[in-house]
Amino acid sequence: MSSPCLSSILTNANLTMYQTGLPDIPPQQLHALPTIHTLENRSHWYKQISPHQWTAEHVLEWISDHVERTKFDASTLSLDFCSIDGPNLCRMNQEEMTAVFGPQLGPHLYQSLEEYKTKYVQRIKTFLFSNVYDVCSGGTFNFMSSPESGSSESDPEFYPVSSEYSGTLGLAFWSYGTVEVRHGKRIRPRGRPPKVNRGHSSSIYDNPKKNKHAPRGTHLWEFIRDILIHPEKNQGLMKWEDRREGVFKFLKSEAVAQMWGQKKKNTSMTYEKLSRAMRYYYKREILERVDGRRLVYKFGKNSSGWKTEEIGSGIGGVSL
DNA sequence: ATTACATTTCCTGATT
DNA sequence: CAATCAGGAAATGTAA
Repeated sequence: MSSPCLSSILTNANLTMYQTGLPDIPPQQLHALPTIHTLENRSHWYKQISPHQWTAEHVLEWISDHVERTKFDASTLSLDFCSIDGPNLCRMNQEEMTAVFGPQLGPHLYQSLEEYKTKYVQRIKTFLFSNVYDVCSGGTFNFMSSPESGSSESDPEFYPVSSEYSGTLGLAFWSYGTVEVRHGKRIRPRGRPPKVNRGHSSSIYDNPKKNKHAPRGTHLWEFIRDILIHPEKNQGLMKWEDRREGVFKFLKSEAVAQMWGQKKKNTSMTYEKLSRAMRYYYKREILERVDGRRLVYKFGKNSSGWKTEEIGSGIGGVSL
């Protein structure tokens, strides 16, 4: 019945916390974070906690949720999965998942589980971001990138924004799996740090070498670009007007809009709305204006990944 | 909690 | 006339 301490929660989320001279955050201060002990009586509450904490019953509830939603015929399932609990479930890879749940439901469940894991990590991030500072008696902290980078605060290569923002920046490094909490002297500026001077000074956000796993391109212009450069997946939706210059045209505008909507889980997407987003790209020079020609656009200097050379040499696109 | 960013939504008016 | 293009303004969702 003991409440989990912060480090155990981080462990559940596959995160590690390095501490320098700080006590762990008292368990009673962690009430804002739902745990297995606080949500027992709600239905579907498994959604609130880490899949690593699910019991066999919660796994069952999760599965039946999916069976219901996908109208899958559950009678064809073997009953092997009845005894799988959270930790074991999380240990399964896609193949094992498919072996147990079949080729239709398996991959579905696998993807769903990944989403729940990610969601939980996000939840912890948000929790810590809003609570850690207050929890430890008025102290302020800086989240640092890694234990070994001693004076990283003064390293402009590493920290592209003012050091006041090191707290927030450090959180960005959570994707690397580690975070260090240590005493800081400054007041944390509130809110998201503004985007810094793009251009010559390098940044973890725009340097693909340092930003090892940059977030996968989810932007509209990248979506459009990917349709264009994958003719096999492109069922006559778009075509190049001038491959070299990056001029392209929508052939089935509404169909593309529907696909975009599908990607963003938005069934009401239309070309009308998609095109408004496209027009916003002119100012940012991701697209260039092509006037007089309906449904025709042109990639601008702030877009990338569409030139034949770029594709060949495997250079990743810069996401803005 | 608070902010930045990238759309999304809606709309009025102009063109094709 | 229908489909697009142009942007302004405000709303939204998500991530930092």
